Amino acid sequence: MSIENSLKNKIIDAFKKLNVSLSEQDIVIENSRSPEHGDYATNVALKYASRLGKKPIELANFLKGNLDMSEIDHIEIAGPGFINFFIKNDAINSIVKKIILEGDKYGHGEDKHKKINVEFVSANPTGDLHLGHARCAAVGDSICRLYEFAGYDVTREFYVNNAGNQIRTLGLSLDIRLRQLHGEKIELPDDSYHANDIIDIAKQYDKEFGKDYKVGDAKCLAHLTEYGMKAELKKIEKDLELFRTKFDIYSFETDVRKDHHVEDVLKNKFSKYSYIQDGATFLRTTDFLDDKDRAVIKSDGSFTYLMPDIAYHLIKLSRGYDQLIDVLGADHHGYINRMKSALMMQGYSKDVLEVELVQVVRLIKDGEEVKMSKRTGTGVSLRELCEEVGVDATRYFFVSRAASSHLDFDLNLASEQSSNNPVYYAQYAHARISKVLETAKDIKIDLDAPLLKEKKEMDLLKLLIEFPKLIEISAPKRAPHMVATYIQSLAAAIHGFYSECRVIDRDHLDVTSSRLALMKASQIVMKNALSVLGVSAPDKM
RNA sequence: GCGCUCAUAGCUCAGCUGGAUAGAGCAUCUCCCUCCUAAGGAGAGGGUCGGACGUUCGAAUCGUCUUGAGCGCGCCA
Repeated sequence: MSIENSLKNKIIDAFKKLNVSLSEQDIVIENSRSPEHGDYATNVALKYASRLGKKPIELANFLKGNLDMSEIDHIEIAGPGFINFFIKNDAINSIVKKIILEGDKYGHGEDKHKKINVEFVSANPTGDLHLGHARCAAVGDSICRLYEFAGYDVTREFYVNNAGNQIRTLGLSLDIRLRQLHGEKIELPDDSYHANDIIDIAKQYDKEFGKDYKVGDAKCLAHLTEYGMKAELKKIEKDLELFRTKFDIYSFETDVRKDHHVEDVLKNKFSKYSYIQDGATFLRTTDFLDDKDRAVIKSDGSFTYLMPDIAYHLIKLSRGYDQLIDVLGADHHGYINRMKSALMMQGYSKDVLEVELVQVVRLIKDGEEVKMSKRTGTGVSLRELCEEVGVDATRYFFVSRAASSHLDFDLNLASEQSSNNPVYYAQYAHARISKVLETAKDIKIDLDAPLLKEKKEMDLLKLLIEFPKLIEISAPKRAPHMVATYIQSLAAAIHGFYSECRVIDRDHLDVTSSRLALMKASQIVMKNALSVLGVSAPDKM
């Protein structure tokens, strides 16, 4: 049991003597910020005093006198009625052994028996992944890793919108590029895709099928379009893999339309909520969360994007997930309530789908914003980012801030291999430990680490203790940036300890053994934390 | 006009279910390698937490109003 839970139980027991029964959720134990407030503090006396007709100080003193004191060195009452706990060193030191024994499982949550589907990136296969996709990939994948580490069962899913206008545009762009290759004097229209990769694909296609291509032939165009879509998707997949992001399932909009009879879904499941106006079919989403009813069939008889998307979400739910999560660019926020409304029409709770909005990224180079555009081909792609600043730094930068925050991605800072770069700061802490452990590999490590008592040692220990709680809190919030923040303070604590406390001292092997254990434990936690973000933990730098 | 997201140090941002003196990095300024990686450490300066009111013993955090920014409000996806 963690020290925190142990304290809670002691408090619960003490309250029983007042005939008050509390549960763990009723009690807040927090890490004290300043040392004079002890190691942990609670506000229970402030919170429950008035309910018991007592003064907070009075209640605090009663609790102090009625607590089981094992693990506790002493207790102080402070301020308006805070109870500050000063924990015995050996109770704190015991975390070292636990961490070393658990290894890469330390911090891993218990099995939650919850199946979660996370859909992210879901870029149209019409070109390279750009900056926005890159952040979505980093955030989405880190959310998945965080959920997994916290004990959830996660499926990563990519939805390929391959039935809409954008694919048509892709086909037409390829068609024109192909004809240009054949010497035709023809201009690429403004609303086509101008990126160079379209030319590359056209060239490739030309090599394989060029001589059979008939301009104006619908079948040829369809073949070219399909070829282009597959080529684009393959590139996307490859880039994502480079970015350490692998999807379990790729779902295609064409399959949703073909295999799942979207018409029938609409007719059988949504007739109660649909109506026809001006020749188009609308869904009465305003009965639920939406501020406007949404068209699902256009007056020309074709579906809007929404209806297949609804069908797709129902398909996902039918696979038995407890929770669907969509990671979307912030400009899609208008979409949330219509999808939730549609799911509610089928009796689902509005919370069955959670949407994580990812704010835009500004790329900054030499103090100026680098504009990007997929269409003109001048933009910075995920692949270029990985090549220029590396996967570790890119991933770390994207998740180091809350997804809801706008992010300035400083290209100079991210690619800088120096102390200024927070990624290297953290990785360096890990590498330093590796070196120390390597140098001292002949010295026995004392798992009980009884001789840790310096301030820097205690600061580090307390951070190590916090890690499992951090995972439990940040996972349901889908907040990998909390892990990034933690990593920074952990790295600072490691560096601080390293500078102040000489680890290897062959004249004092008992202290050395304790400190080596602390190093080992710190290394494990740093590595586990970095892996939640998909960032490597190098042994050498 | 309606809705969503946001507003914290010069800049970029943390701040967990409300807690005791609001934190970090960058930038600026001081110090510290005969010693395990100086890609490091110690320290200084820098704040009306956009504003107002309210709830509370207690508010950056919760509520209402207000100001400003970004985005969305298609029979596009």
